Amino acid sequence: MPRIQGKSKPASQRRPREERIASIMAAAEEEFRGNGFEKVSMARIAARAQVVEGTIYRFFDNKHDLLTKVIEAWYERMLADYARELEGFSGTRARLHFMIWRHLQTVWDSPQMCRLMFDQIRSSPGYRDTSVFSLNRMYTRRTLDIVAEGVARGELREGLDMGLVRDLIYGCVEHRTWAYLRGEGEFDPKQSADAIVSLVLCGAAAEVPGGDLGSLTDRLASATDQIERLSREKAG
Amino acid sequence: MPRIQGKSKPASQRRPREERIASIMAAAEEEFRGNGFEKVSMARIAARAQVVEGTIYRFFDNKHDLLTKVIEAWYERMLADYARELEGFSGTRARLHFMIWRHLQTVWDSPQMCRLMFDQIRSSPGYRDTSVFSLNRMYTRRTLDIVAEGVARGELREGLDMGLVRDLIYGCVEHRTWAYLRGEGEFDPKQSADAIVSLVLCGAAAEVPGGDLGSLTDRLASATDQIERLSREKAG
DNA sequence: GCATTTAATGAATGATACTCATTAAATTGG
DNA sequence: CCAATTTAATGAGTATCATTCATTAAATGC
Repeated sequence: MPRIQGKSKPASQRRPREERIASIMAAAEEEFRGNGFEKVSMARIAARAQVVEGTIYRFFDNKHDLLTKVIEAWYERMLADYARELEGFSGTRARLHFMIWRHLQTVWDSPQMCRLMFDQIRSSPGYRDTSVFSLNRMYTRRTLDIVAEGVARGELREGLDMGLVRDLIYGCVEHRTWAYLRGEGEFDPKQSADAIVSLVLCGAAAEVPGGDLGSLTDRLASATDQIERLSREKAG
Repeated sequence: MPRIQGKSKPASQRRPREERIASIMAAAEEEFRGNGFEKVSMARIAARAQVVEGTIYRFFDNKHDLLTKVIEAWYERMLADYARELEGFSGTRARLHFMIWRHLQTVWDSPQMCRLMFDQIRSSPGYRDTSVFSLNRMYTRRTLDIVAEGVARGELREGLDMGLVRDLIYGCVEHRTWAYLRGEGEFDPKQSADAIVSLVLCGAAAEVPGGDLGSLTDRLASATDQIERLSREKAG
């Protein structure tokens, strides 16, 4: 069908590209933050950014792409300092604790953004191509580096399935923050981090820190045997 | 505006209520299973059920309600036998293993249904009013009963935060099945269940599983006494 | 067998993501 | 500095759906 178009108004003014993108993303972030993904219409975002709907599509492929870019920007801003902050901690437990606490604290600070990320970004088909994905990989890689280092130092058990340890930690974190993310509960980042580290470590840590309880038990048993024999000999 | 309606065809035939609901739900399940929530239109479901769109709304409030009822039915069918199957296992470890394995196996058997449940049902506002929610509560309650029993028997550490143990187990399970659910990886339910139980238990279990650290301590104390006596006698 | 209730119909409605012909502002190049 | 060309912005469409409702006939009650 032929498309008969009416008159179109002039392109009133032309703001610089970067400024325009920034204002669209700012408007989108505010809207998405406050109302979630589905409830927000492109018309609202356009109105808030003082732009017409069509203009958004010049810079973003579609609504989901817009959200993805918004979340990416937020995530990059946030993760920027993590690596440096981590430097301040030494020891497997302290470093693991920091990673877990930092994660929990982020959820606590920005539940709406995290929810968008969990519900909309992370389970979308193109997720693996987003920068959020690679940032997340970096982040969990860092966690597993700490675990590997712990193993090397003898603080953690050998032969740990790294993938499973990652699933254990971040799965636990996610479930712990579940209710809070949905406005149905609270949690304390510090307290939760303590508890999670303890629970995970007692699984991951070698039974007796720095040692092998198995062989120790063997030595102790044999030593005791000898002492008892000596004692009996003395008495006998 | 007044609504001027054209002619409407007769209500050709009237199938029994239950049969009609069943055919709608069956059609919806097939469609949702194969195409996810958003991609499926009510028109397609109606066509497959040999019903007109409006008819669906006589039995279901809206598209999401239809999905919820479909998932509820599936979930009820599935969980029906769990309690009985669990009876076959005794011992904390074996029973926990069964619960985790059963969960993993379900995901493995019906990834599409699980995905719908995770993405669409579990994070919807009305989730707490669904029967899926109460069934899930029952299910995790059962898991925590096993943990509590383990504590009572002295097999698991005292003072465990039950909520955290639940988050640890089910969070880990969910993350482990993440890729598989999205068609991006595999996992072995049995193997994963073994690994998860081990990792979780070594955290939750008393330091030496089943072993008698107590009697070892007793022997050590008495041996020390003897050493000291020997030492004194030798010196004296 | 007539009157009333209830189920089924399918055509409207409204919301909304996304497109595109039109127009004017920038930019280029002579 | 001005004409030709490129590019951005516009807003009126279009397409797709979930959802509604006046209409009609089948059941049911009397």
